[in-house]
Order: sequence, then C-alpha cells, then structure tokens
Amino acid sequence: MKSADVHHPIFDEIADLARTLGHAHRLVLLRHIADGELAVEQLTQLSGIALANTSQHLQHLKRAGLVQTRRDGKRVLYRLADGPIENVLAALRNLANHRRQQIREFINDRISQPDRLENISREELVRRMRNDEVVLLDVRPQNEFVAGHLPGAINIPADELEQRLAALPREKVVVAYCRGVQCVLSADALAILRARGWASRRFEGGLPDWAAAGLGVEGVNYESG
Amino acid sequence: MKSADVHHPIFDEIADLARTLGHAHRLVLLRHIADGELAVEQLTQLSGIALANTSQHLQHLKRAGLVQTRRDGKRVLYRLADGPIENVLAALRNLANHRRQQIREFINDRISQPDRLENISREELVRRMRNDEVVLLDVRPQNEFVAGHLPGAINIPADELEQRLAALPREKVVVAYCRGVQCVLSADALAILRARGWASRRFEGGLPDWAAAGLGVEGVNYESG
DNA sequence: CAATCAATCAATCAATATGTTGAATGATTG
DNA sequence: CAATCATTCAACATATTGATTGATTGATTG
Repeated sequence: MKSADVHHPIFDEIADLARTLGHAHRLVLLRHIADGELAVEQLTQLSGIALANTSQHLQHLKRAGLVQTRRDGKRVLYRLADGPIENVLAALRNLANHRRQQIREFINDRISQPDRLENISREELVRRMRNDEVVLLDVRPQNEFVAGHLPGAINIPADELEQRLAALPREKVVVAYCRGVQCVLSADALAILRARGWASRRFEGGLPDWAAAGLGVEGVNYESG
Repeated sequence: MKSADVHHPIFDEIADLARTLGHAHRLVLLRHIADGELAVEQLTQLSGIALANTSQHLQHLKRAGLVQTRRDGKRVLYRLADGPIENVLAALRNLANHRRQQIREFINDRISQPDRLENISREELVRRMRNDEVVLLDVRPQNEFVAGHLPGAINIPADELEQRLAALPREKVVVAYCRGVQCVLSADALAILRARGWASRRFEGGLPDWAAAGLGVEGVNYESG
C-alpha cells in the first residue's frame, strides 16, 4: 500500500533467503542435508562439489540460517535449521515442475508417441492387479497421493524416484501412473525405471480415468464419505 | 548413482527461479503485481524504483516466467504468470517471519494482532480456489462438517489437528475456517499450523459468510432434494 | 609433541548482477 | 507527419558472486 510498507526490511530478508537458494550447488547440498545430519566430506562425495567449495556454500547456508552445525570429533556435521525450510523448497520445486510441464505440453515431444512408452489399458491393469502381477506406483506428490490413490499403490513422487528405487520389487511389473493423460510425471518415471532395467508400464489415464470408471479409490477424501 | 540425480537440470531451474526472487526490488514489484495488472509507471510510483531500473527488473521477472505482459495503448501492463507463484512467495515470507520471530523471541498472541497475512478475504479465497492454490481445512467437529461445508474442504477438528497434520499438503496454502468471526477454532488451528511451518491463512467469515454470499455448500443438509 | 585428518580461511581471477545515463522504439495524439 | 508519451535498449562503471589454489586452524592419534 504505502511506500513505507514497501521499504519494510522484510523484503531484504526474503531476498537474502531467496538468493541463498539461488545456486544449484546449495540446493543439492540442502537436499542431502534434509535427509539427515551429514559431514562436509560426505557432502562433497554425494554432491561431487570440490571440498573447499562445498565448505563455502555450506557456510553461506549457515549464514542465511538455513542449516546449523555441530562438531563431532574432527568432523563438523550439518543439519537443517528449524523453520519451514522444506516448505520453501517444496514450493519452488512445485513451481519449477509446473513450468516444465507447461513447456512439455507445448512442445509435446514426449507423449506424442505413446506406443514407445508402453501404455497399459485400464482393462489389462485390472486383470493383472487381480492376478497380483503388478505393483502400482503413484508418482504424484505426497499430498495428492494422500488425498486419493489407486488401491494398494506405493507413493514415490517422481522427483524422488531415483533415490528410492530400492523400494520397488524387481519381480513384478511396475505400473506407474499420475494425474492423467496431460501429466508427464509417469512418463518421466517410466524413463527412469526403464533406464534402470525395471519391467515397467504406464497407466496413462491415471487417477482420473480410474475414478471415472467407478473403480475404488483409497485416501482421506474418500474414506467415511 | 546419486550424482546423476544431483546434476538433474531441475536444480538449475529452481536456482534460477530463486535467484530471480533474490532482490528486494523484484519482490516489491511482484507484491504489487500480485494485487492486479499494473503499468510500468504505476509500479515506479508505488515502489519508488527509478523508471529504467523498474523496467529492467520487470523484464528479469518476465524472462524467469513469473510475470506476463500485455499492451494497452501506449502502456505495457504487467500481471502475475500462471502457476503456484504466490505459494512460493508465501512460503518465503513464512520462513522469514519465522526467523524474525525466533530472533526477537517474539510471542505470538493469537488474534490480538490480526495481520493482513493471516486473514484471507472471501474474494481472494474464491480466486485462489479456482486456481487450485489452496487447501480448505474445516476445523469444526465432524457432525457440523457433515451437515455442510465449503466445497472440497478437508475436515480435521481443531483438537485433532496436531495428530493429523500429515494429511495436509505442504505445497499449497492451507486455509482454515470454522463457524465464523466469533469462533476461535480456526485461530487455534492457525497457531498450530504456523508453529509447524505450514503456509496458512484463516478465512474469518467461516461457513456463515460463505453461505450468506450465495456460494455453494456441500453436505447432507444441502444435497439435491 | 609431531603427524594426521577434517574443515575453514585467504587471496585471486573470471563471470554476473546492478544502477545510471541517454538514446531509441512503438503507439497515440493533434 | 511531427510531437508526445510510455517503455525499452545500449553502454558504462561498480559491486557481488563463484571456483580454485594453497595456507591455516582444531581436534585426534600414536
């Protein structure tokens, strides 16, 4: 409203925070630190960033109050600071994904050849689920999964898939699904799965197609009507 | 195996976004633009930033895809781009406020300071619901919820909120509501949500205000017939 | 206490970002 | 079509940031 409001120092503080997040190395480091306390050298190995460089970025993060440290013998362990830090990261990831998706929809270079992505029809999926031949993989963000998902599905958001591949069985066919035909998350997931040698298919219709067919859905939006 | 993940281009994209938000001038401009379409000169006046400088920052925002433009006669009008941009800003603001409060050991006393960020108007709520930017949280007892609630709302009674936080998404703004202005349930809920770092607002009018405005209500008292 | 290890500091250079100035563009007006 | 207005561009000086290198600090080990 008033210019006094506009010059409020909160803007500078927010800008400092944002600038601290404005470097891929620091985002990578934060991502690893978010999984638990880690020492500097472990972080260099996980990230591939040179030692002194890693240290500097970590101190940048520390100055900004995003991480805290603790000494354990010779090592210095870094952990996430208190506060809604992961919310900010999630929001940024969300926005970036939103953008990517728009770009992909525009170019439409991925789903244009559905055969290569090995789509599975709803009918075949139902049949193979009955025979316990498949594992359902929901690659949408956790909150959407919580709100409602196909029965028995495992939730691994697409951007975490590479780290969490171990959670998937190798002896069944993995069927990935997401928000539906316009969503590329499951296509991304399939690329990862196939690159790592998983037997995998894609249920293109996703949750909307499933629900529209009157098949059961699990989740908070659906229990106790 | 992690290094492949680490070099994923999404990190660079997120970093670019964050860096774009990493300057107080651009945050100020975004804040004004978020209120509605504005021309460059109006923005210079509102922000106090020199004309050419304003223009450059606006173009920075445009390059980053955070704003879009439209020509109207001689003027160029800037507006927010699509996507969960306000969520990112809210998350950053939230984190910065969290830090400020920690530093000052500030004690938050409920409704005594109803700051502008806390309450959300019906108009803004409707708009953000349309954009799928918010999650509605009904914190009244279950029986009242069943009788009637805002469309799409999740019901978690205020006294169960702390145990059931996991049901709430982190990447959308949570808007809590209850029986209306005289009811403190949603204020309590907001205290819990903010303490745990959720981006959250309060729809003060609650169900009565919503229904009085002639907006749709879901529930057994309202279903067809 | 010397040797070793983990992390940080200091100094440097290259690359980017910012603010300012004045000129150039694009659309409207008389 | 010339004048005017709103905005953008181009060029420059200055500041900030990032990566690299080698030295330094702090803690442990023998």
